[in-house]
Amino acid sequence: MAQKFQAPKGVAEYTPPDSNEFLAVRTSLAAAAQRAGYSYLELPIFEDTALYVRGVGESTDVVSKEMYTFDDRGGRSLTLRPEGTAGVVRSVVEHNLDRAGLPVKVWYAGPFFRAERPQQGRYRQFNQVGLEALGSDDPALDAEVIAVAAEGFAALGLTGYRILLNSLGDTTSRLEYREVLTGFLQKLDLDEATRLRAQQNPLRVLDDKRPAVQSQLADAPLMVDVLSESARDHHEAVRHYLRELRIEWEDAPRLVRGLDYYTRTTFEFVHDGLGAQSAIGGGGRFDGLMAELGGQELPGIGFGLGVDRTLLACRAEGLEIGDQSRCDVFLIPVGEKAKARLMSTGSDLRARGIRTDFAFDGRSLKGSMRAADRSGAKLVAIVGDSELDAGVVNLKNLVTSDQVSVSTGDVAEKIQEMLNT
RNA sequence: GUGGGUAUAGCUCAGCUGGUAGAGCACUCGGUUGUGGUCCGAGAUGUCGCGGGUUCAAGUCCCGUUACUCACCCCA
Repeated sequence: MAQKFQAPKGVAEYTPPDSNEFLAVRTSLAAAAQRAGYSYLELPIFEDTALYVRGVGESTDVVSKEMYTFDDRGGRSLTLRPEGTAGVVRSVVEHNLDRAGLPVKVWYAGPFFRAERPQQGRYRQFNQVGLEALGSDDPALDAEVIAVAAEGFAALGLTGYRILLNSLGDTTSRLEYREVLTGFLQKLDLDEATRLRAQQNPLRVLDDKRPAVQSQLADAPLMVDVLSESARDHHEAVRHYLRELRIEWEDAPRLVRGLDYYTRTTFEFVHDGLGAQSAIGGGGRFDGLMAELGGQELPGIGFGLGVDRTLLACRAEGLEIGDQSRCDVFLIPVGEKAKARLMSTGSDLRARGIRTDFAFDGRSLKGSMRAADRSGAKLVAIVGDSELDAGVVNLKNLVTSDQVSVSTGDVAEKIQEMLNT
C-alpha cells in the first residue's frame, strides 16, 4: 500500500455534509457586507513579509511568533497572510482606490494563516469574512460596521453572542495611557515573560486570563479615564448611534486587541458556547495604518469575522443551516437507451438552473431510488423501455410519493413547475 | 513554546484482574422479475496509531514516539 497522507496540523477542513454549513455561514456573512454597499476585493494569500511587520506591528505575537514566512526562489521574504487589514490597505494604496469617492468600502473572504498550537476554534488555516471602510471619521460608520456584523450573524439565526465595545483612544491619548499603565504594571508581581510584555506592549497585559495576573489588575488605570476630548466625543457618538440601531453592547474597558494598528473604537463579538476561543469576530478603527503603509493619511475601520468559529457557534445553538440536499432532481434510467435519453434531459434541467444528478453504473431501480433518497432530491425521473415506447417520463415526488407520467417534450417545463410549488 | 486527556471497523464507542476482536449507525445485496425513506435477512470492512520491552501468551501491563484533542500564552 502506498503511503497515506494527512492534512497538515491544525487546518480547518470541511467535507460533505459539513461543507454545506460552512458555505452557508460564509455566504451569510458576506451577504451582509454586500447589502451595505461594500465592494468585493480579491486579495493575494501571501504578501511581502515587511507589510505585516510594519502594519501589524513587530512586537505583536502574530508577527513575532505566529507567521508562516518563507523565501521564494528569488530570495524575497513572503508571508502567508495572518490577517486581512494590512493587505486591504496595501491594495487600496497601490491601486489608488482612495482617489475615487470616500469612504472606500470593500469586503473580502478567504483563508488566513497563523502558526499556533491548534485547539477548539483555533486553526493554523482559518477563514474570515472581513470588510474595511477607509477615509471617513464619522462615528456613524463605526456603528454601521458593527451593525453589518450583527446582521450577518442574525441572518444565520445566531443569538447567543455579546458585543464588547471599548475605545483605545487616539494616537496622543493612547501614548499617554501607555505611560500611566506602564507605571502601574511595574509595581506588580509578574513573571518574566509578562514583565517583558508589560514593557513592549503594556495594553495587552490587561487581556491576560490567568487569575494570578487578573487579581492584580483590579485597580489598573483604564483607557476610558484618560481619553482625549475628541476621542471621548467620538466614543460617545458611536454609542449613541448603536442605541439608535437598537444594538445591545457591553462596555468593556479592558478590551484590547492583539494588533498594533487599532485606535479609538474597538469591538469584539464573543460567544459563550465555544470553549476558550470565544471571539467570533472583532475589529475597530485603525487611524494611522494607511499613512504607515505609504498612503495618504486616512482613517479606517473594519472587522474580521471568523467563519469557522461562527459555524461552531451555530452548532452550539443547535441551528440548522445550509441546504442539506445536494440536488433537486435525480434521474434514473432503466436500460441503455433510456440512459442516453435521460442524460440529455439532465442537460436541459441544468441549463434551467435545476440541480440534477443521475444514477450511473446501471444499478437496480431499488438501489437507484435509495441513492435518490440520500441525495436529498425532491423529484425522481424514471425512464425505462415502456416509457420510451410511450414517449413519457415518470416523475415521482419523493416527499409525497405521488407519481405522474408526462410526455417527454414537457419534462423540463413540468419539473420546473413542480419544484416551484 | 508549556500542561492535561485520548488513540480499537467509514462514524460513535464497548472490550472486567493479560488468553490472538465486538455492538450500534452507515455501506452493498436480497425479501419486492421496474420504485426510496419503515421492517426483515445476508454480506464486506480492522497490521487494536507506530516502535520496543515484560510474558508461554499483550487491544489489555511498562517505556518511547507520533497523531489527535482540550487548556495556557494569544487571537478569528
